[in-house]
Amino acid sequence: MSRGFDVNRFPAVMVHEDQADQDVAALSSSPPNSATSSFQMDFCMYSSKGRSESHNEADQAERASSRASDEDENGSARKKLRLSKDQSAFLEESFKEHNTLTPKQKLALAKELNLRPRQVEVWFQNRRARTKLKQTEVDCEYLKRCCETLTEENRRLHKELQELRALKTSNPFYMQLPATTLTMCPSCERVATTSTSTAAATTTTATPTATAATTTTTTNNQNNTADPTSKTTGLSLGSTRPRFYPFSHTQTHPHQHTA
DNA sequence: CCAACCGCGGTCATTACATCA
DNA sequence: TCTGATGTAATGACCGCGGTT
Repeated sequence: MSRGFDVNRFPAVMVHEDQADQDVAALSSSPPNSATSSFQMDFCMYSSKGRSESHNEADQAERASSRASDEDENGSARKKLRLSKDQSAFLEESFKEHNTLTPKQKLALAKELNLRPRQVEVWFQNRRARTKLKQTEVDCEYLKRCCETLTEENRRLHKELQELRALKTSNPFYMQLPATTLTMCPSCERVATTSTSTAAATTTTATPTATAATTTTTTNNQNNTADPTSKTTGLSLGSTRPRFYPFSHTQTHPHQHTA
């Protein structure tokens, strides 16, 4: 990403920095190229060292300067400074450990990286926001796929319904068979079928022999197309269909449903 | 109630990189 | 092949708002 030159090293950058930073940097006890840390050698030009160690003082000063307008004394627009790879990597590591900072951590990080505390703060804010955004996009994609699955399921069921209605009108004899109702297992929310003469549902079956099959058939919510009985049993017309949970990945069934 | 602080969402500005004529 | 214009993604910085202390 950072190619050729590091903006942070440009002397011109200093023009943008508040004068207080430069003053205290000049008084810093650590020499510019001491490189006591592997992360310090790259960005000593951009030091905010020498700030008060008091959180309140530091933060107040920070706030006073950083929350102010982005124009400096010269009235020039804000300049964007690119962090070095090392700085970014270090911040990333810190972010993995804790995605928010205490004032103490902020100051420590800023000192370690030779950045202003405000920069560290902003970096973490942006990092949180963009992480969240990314996660939202992932969730969105997932929901989109779920929606497509449900749409397909809906289309398939409509088609099945039409076929069965056509069958019903062309062969009304089967309507005299006992109606079939569905009951749902409250624990697993799968459906077991029962035959009842009192059921008012306008349920029918595709074939006379399928009636027997309906008494033991269970419906797998997510594997309807794979269910060998799903096409032939013709269950559930006029009955409550088990709810489809896109977020449920339960595939196994702990017990047998019987009529 | 007020002020200071903090996080977040939204936005802008700048930079690095890719593409293309 | 080189080069400048243009588009785009990434990212540093800021503002304003609302919640908390």
